[in-house]
Amino acid sequence: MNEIESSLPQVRGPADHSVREQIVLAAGEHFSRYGYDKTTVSDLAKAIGFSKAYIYKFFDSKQAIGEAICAATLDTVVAAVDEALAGASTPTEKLRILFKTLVTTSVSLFFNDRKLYDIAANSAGEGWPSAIAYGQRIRQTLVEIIREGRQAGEFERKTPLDETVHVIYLVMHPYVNPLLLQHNLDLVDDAPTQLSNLVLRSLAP
Amino acid sequence: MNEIESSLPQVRGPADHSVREQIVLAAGEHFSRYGYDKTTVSDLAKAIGFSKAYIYKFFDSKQAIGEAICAATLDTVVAAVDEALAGASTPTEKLRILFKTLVTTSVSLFFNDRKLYDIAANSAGEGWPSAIAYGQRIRQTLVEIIREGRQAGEFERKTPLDETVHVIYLVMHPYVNPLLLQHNLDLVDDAPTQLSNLVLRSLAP
DNA sequence: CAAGTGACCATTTTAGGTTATAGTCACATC
DNA sequence: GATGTGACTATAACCTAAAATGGTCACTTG
Repeated sequence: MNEIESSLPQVRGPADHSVREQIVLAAGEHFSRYGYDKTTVSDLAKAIGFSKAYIYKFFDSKQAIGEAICAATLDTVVAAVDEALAGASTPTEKLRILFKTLVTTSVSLFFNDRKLYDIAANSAGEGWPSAIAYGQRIRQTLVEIIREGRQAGEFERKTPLDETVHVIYLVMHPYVNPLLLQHNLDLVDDAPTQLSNLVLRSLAP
Repeated sequence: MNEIESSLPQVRGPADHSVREQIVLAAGEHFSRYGYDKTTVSDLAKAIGFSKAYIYKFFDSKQAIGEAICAATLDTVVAAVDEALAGASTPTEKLRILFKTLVTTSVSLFFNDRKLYDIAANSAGEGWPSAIAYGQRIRQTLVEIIREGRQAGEFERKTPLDETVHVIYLVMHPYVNPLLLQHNLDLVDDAPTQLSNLVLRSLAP
């Protein structure tokens, strides 16, 4: 299970190199424990026994390392969603599970790995590639569910697929985007269910 | 048109007093020009020709003054919505106009009176009464529209009214709440229309 | 008693000099 | 050429003491 390189951050030097992996590994631990800001590039260098300058042979910037970690973090959310979806049968059920799992996994990340969550939130706020890629993957999952639901005759087929997906994503957006989600924690228990109901009603053929 | 006292902030002394109005007036100008933080209570006192201590005969705290200004600011949004709704005929149209006017007015506030907008955003983030009251007024407007639409046979009647209103408010929330809205500025052109369509489809009888 | 304030305190905010950090580069070693 | 680094700079983060601010209260004044 390679959860790291989903959206390539700006890399330098050989893309596949043991030192790069060491950097990412050390960054994962340090960022999670001390946070992005309180971790210095020198800290990471020291942790893997190299000089700070050598880090820059593999990453463009500290932010690029942050992107890698952020992408890996968001990948775990996507992985949780994919796993939950595997156990679902109908497209209707899948849509509910997608929404619910996305939120519960993100919220659990918020409470259990706050430092990593903060990186993701910042990433979303700044429009980093890792956050954009995350959004696109959720959208893609949505595309597949809707398409399947249309083929199964469960969902209406008049509206263009893109449009349907776009508006559903719009509904989910405040809960997909970590920056927004943290301001909606008081809604997290009911919103996925209720909004799924709303969306499904609007999808009725 | 009294736009000031919609949700009573913690007040002191006579609720109706020329000095209170002077304070609110001066605060409106100062907060709008210099921002909440950069305006000191002494500034307000100086502006109306009294001592700082006298201010506290009328307001519990600086925040209470901020609440008053925030309430007035949000009242202008509600007023714009009410005015726009007056020109609408069907409940369907009203729902669209409610959403659209709310967003455009808020966004215009964001760009034209940023300092006041920031107070509103902060208010929403901290759960100040002024922000809560604002949300409740939007909800109430929603209740009236849905009720009217149900009576007119335009909207379905099976779901409990509260539930329907709640979920629609949930959809609108990221655009009602100033704190969230400012992170959704790139969506404001399309979201109201598209989400209104979604909601209306789900309301079909 | 209503209107109004100067003096006061605890807590923030600010200003600035100092340190720490991100990022580069010329150079060394193998 | 691949691996690796110490020394360097510009900028950002971090102090800390002084100033400013929110808020109170005993006290005038009419």
